Amino acid sequence: VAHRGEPSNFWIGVAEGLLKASSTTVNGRTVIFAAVPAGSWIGEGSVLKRDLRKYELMALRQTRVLMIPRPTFVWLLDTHLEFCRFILDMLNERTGQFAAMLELSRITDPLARVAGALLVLMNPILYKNGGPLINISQLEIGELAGLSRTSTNGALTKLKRLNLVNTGYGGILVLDVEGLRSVVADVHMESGVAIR
DNA sequence: ACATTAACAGGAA
DNA sequence: TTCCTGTTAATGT
Repeated sequence: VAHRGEPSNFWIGVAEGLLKASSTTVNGRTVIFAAVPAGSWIGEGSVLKRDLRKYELMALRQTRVLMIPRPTFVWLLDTHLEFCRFILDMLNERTGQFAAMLELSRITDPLARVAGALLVLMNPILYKNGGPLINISQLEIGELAGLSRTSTNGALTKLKRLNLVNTGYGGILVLDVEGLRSVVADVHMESGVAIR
């Protein structure tokens, strides 16, 4: 949908489908920063700053995107208070998402990382698409959780044995959101983060 | 110890 | 034919 390094002339919205925002490190490792589900917008940061795109935007499946030209975006911002409010709420929501991701990155336990990555995918997607089925490969879950595919696969197998998820070709079915939360929480307790 | 890399086979799309 | 999953052996931290 968009490449890192391009000028950001459009604000991008997802009408249908799912996008990932990612970048590649000098070592060739891919890192996914955010999943952008239908109903969400992305890229306003670069548009606002007249900056180059900071990450790759890629569709994970059949996706329809809306591209709002920069002048229109700026005009809306300058003339409509409700639009400003919408943008404010959206940025606030994203801050929360990134805080959750940062928290996850401080946890080393792979089971908790994968559980947390699935939770990050759940809250936006669950409500928009009507189902807890996430169309994403295990490789990409690993890129979101910061783990290799081998470790991701191992963690998913454990989560499956705990009856928290079901796995299938090219997708994950989340069965127990609260269960995933407690997996993340338990690790906090063990490492002493929640105590003191 | 535990995670990653590399590789392979089997199956799905 | 290409992509995804599940698994293993070797390697690295």
